[in-house]
Amino acid sequence: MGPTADTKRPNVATSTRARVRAELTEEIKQSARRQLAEKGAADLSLRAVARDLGMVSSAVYRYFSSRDELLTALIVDAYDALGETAEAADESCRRSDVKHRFRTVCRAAREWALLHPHEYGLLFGNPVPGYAAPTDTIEPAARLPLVIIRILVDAAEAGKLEVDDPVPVPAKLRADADRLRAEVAPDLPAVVMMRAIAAWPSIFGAITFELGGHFHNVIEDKALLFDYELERIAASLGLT
Amino acid sequence: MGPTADTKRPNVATSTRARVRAELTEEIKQSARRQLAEKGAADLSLRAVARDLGMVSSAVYRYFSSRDELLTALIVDAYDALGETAEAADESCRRSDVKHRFRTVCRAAREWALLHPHEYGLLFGNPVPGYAAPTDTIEPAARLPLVIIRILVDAAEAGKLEVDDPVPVPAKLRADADRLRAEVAPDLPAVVMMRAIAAWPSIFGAITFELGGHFHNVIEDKALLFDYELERIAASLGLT
DNA sequence: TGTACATCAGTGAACGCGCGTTCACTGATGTAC
DNA sequence: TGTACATCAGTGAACGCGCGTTCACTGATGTAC
Repeated sequence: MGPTADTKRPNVATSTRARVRAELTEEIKQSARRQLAEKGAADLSLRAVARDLGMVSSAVYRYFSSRDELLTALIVDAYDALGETAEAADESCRRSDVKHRFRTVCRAAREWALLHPHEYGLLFGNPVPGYAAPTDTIEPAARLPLVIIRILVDAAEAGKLEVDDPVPVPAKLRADADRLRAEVAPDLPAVVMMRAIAAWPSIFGAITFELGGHFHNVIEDKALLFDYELERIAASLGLT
Repeated sequence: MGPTADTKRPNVATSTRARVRAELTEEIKQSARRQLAEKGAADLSLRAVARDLGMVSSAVYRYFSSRDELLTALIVDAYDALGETAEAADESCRRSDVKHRFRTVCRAAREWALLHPHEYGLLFGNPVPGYAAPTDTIEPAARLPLVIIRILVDAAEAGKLEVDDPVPVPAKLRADADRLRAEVAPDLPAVVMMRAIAAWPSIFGAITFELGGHFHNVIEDKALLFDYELERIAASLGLT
C-alpha cells in the first residue's frame, strides 16, 4: 500500500500471524464479556469461553495465561470503554457550557453502566474474591475522573465556579488534594479539587444504587432521580 | 422458675429441642459469616460450612433447605446488624443535637462496613449471581434509612433544617417522595424527603468507594475524608 | 525460488478438586395414653 | 411412672456436574540461508 511495503514484508508476515492472534484475543474477551453479562464475574469460566468459541479449553492458555489475566484484561477494557464514552460525551458539548458538560458526561456514565452492568460491577462493585487488581488498571481508571476534572478546570477559568465554601478542609486532606492537583490540574483551586474528590463517590453511589435495585418500588423514574441527584452534586461542586 | 412452670412443661420440653435447633442454626450462620469474611459471597459453600462445624454436608439441609436460603438469612441478619448499630449510635446522642446524630450514625455505619466488608458487600455490592432477594429483606433494610429520616424529622421540628432549596424537584419525583413520606414521615417537608432520597446513595457511595480501595494512594486518611464528605452531605441535606 | 529449521496454535487426555443436592438409613429425643 | 409410637437430627454414600491447569503431541505458519 506504499513505497515502504518492500522493507516491511517481514513485518507484514509477522503481523499476519499477529493480526490473527489479536483477533482471537479480542474474540475471547468478547465471549468473556458475554458470559459476564449473563452470570457475573465470579462465574466467569475459561472453559465456558473456550466452549463458546469452539476450541479446546487448554487453547485459551495461548492467549491468557490464567483466568486472572483474562479478568484483568476485561477490567482494563471496561475502564477504557467507560472512559471513552465519557470523553466522547464531553466532546459533543460546547466547551463553554460547563454545567451541561458535567450533566452529559455523568449521564453517559450512567447509561454505559446500565448497558454493561456486570462490567460496571467489575469496576465498582465488590472486589472479586481472590483477585488483586494490578497497576495496569490505574491509567484507564483515571480517564473518567480526568474528564470531570477538565470540566472543572474550564469552569474555574471561565469564572463559572463558586469558590466560597462553608465546609472547612482539614490540613491533612488538603495535602492529599494538593498532591493530586499537582499531578493532574495545577490550576484548579484546592477547595475545588477537594470537592471533586468528595463528589466522586456520590456519582457512583447513584449509579450503583440504581443497579442494585435499591430504589425499586420507591422511585419509578430512575433517570429523573439521577438527574436530580446530578443537580445536587453539581451544586455541591459549585458549578453554576 | 415461677408458678406457671407446671403448665409450661410440655413447652419447655419442646423448646429444649427448639433451643438446640436455634443454637445450631446460629452456629451455621456464624460459620457462614466467617467463610464470607474470607472468600466473599460467591464462594460461600454449604459443604465448607458443614466441614467447619464437623457435620456431614447433608445435615445442613435440616436447617436451611438450600444455599440461597442460607444467603437470605445472612442478608437479613446483616441488615439487622447494620440497622441495630445505627439505632444504638443514634440513641447514644443528645436528641436535640441533630447534626451530631447524623454524623454519629453515618460513622457507625461506616465502621460496621469496615468491620464486616463482605456482609456489607452482600447488601450494597454486586448482586450475587443467580440470587434474587426475597421480600423478607425489605423491613430490615429499612432500619438504617429510618434512623436518618427520624433525625431529619427531629431537625425539622426543632427548626434546624434549612428548607429553601434552589434545585427544583420534578413533579413525578415529588409524587414518589410523597408516597414514601406518607408511609414513613408525614411531617417531613417534601423537599427534605427528596433530598434525603438523593443523599442516600452518596453515603453508601462514600463507604463503597473506600472498601473498593478506589482512593488508595490518593487519600491517606480515609476516616478524615469520610467526615469531610459527611459535612458536605449534611450541608446538602440542609442540616445546620 | 526452495529447502531445513524454529516457532507457534491448537488438540485431547488427564490431574485433582469442590460443589449442591438427594436418598435410604440409624438412633436419639419427644408425645400420648 | 412406663410403654408404644411419631418426629426429628444426623450419617454416609452417591449423583452428576464444572472448574483451572498441565502436558506431550501434531500440524501449520513463518524465518534464514
